[in-house]
Amino acid sequence: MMIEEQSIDKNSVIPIYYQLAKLLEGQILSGELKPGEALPTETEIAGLFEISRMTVRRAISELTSAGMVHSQQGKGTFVSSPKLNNVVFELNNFNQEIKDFGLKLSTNLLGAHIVRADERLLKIFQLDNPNTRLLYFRTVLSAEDERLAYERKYIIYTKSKPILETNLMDPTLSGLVTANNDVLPVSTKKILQVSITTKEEASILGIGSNAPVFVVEETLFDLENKPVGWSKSIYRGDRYQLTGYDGWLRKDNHGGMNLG
Amino acid sequence: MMIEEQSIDKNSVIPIYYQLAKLLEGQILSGELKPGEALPTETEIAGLFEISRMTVRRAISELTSAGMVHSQQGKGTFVSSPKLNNVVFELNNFNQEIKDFGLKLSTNLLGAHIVRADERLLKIFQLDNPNTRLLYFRTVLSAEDERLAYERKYIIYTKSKPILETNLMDPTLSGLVTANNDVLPVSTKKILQVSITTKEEASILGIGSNAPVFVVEETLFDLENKPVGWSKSIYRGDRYQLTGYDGWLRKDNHGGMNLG
DNA sequence: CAGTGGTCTAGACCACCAA
DNA sequence: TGGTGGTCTAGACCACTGC
Repeated sequence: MMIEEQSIDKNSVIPIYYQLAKLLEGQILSGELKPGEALPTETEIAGLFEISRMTVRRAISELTSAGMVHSQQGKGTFVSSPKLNNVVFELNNFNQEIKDFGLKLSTNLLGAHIVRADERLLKIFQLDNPNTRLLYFRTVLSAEDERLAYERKYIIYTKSKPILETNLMDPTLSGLVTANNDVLPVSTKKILQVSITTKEEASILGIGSNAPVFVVEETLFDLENKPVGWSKSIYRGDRYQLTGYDGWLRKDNHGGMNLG
Repeated sequence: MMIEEQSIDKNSVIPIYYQLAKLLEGQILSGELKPGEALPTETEIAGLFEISRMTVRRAISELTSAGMVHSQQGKGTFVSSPKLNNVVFELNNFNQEIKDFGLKLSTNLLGAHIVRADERLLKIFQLDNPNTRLLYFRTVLSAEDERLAYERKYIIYTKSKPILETNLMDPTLSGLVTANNDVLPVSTKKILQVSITTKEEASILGIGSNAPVFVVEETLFDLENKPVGWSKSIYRGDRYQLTGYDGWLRKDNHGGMNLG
């Protein structure tokens, strides 16, 4: 595994560890270093480039984070096999890509009410008192006058903070909670399912009944891990898709979306 | 921002940087350190615990990776606001969770053929030669005799490697490619959509027509970023769901699935 | 046992920021 | 200008691996 020594400039503004990481990454991506093969030892690399071993370790840790190599104490550092089975989908590509595409995204408030928690909501919010009151929002998300999503959101009602008109336009559940509550949501759980529209949902979205949609249930939690917000949203299946990548990714891999 | 000095044991087998990271994480999760607040400077922390600044930096880098703090050169290190808008869904939870649940997962080969690339496939594989031949596999995934998913996979055909019976049972596209090809798939792209079953799909899965399903299109790429495999799979909407988390997560947050 | 990666130190110099 | 985080060094000792 020859490594061209020229490629590192100690006086560059680019950190040495970064240069070295990119150099090693290049060796792997070009096939010079194949999965399963060992990198030179940290001491060897340090000697080759006349740099400190700590700097070498910093470079290797970059590659480890990227999943391209893995180290084993007492044995060495080895090129990993690309993992292709853990593709992750980022849900927020959705609206972000629509904005990036230059389309105007608007939120339409269908209604905001104070409701008493029914059995389902008591369970979701892990509450005992059936008199607990919740704020209930119904909104429709549109791009260029085309309705794309229908969202139903519940948050715990506290009188301490008044509800401001501007808050209601915040399309995110966490935005609503922080605006109308003193608690800080610190974690969230989302469940993604598929379904078909009911008559009511179809009419709200202006599409046909039994049309395929994404269903996203979100639960927001505070520092004590107690639910402080819950929402159920549906996204039109003919307008939304999730894209995900995995493996040894080049930067130019991404891009592109379908707005149909 | 008081930090109890007792909590670090320099002689413990647990690394100092890890102890310190957990200590700071505890301060943040308990609310002692709130979003926006500054941590003590690295030199201060090093002095407090009489440890090296590099060790402090290692601890902080752990928290930075976890998204709990962020550093600004020349200013300091600050507690971040939890990011709740980038939930990621891991697709492979699917079959993994079914296995974890103790159910037997089986793959049924409906057919394996050599086909000539049509226009759609030529475009997908970025090929010019219309005589290019591809291997085409159709499989059904079942758990405990219930059919869950229907997969159609195409890989580039090379005579060099014979197709073995055992290879055909490998349910993953990358498994098929590596088994029947000399190229190494290094990256993958997946597109997740929703749809409803056609008559043919419904009959293969043993469910009704127009039932909601996940549609996953996967493209595998080699080192030169050329497509070497492509598949289109459908997953029953009443049996599959994706779960994702974001924010400041405690380990005990996860778990649980719906196999209906 | 020798060789590997994992941790840690006590310095150093730098780029950046705010006053 | 003084204080911050960012980088880098030249050591040290350790735990683990395989012979």
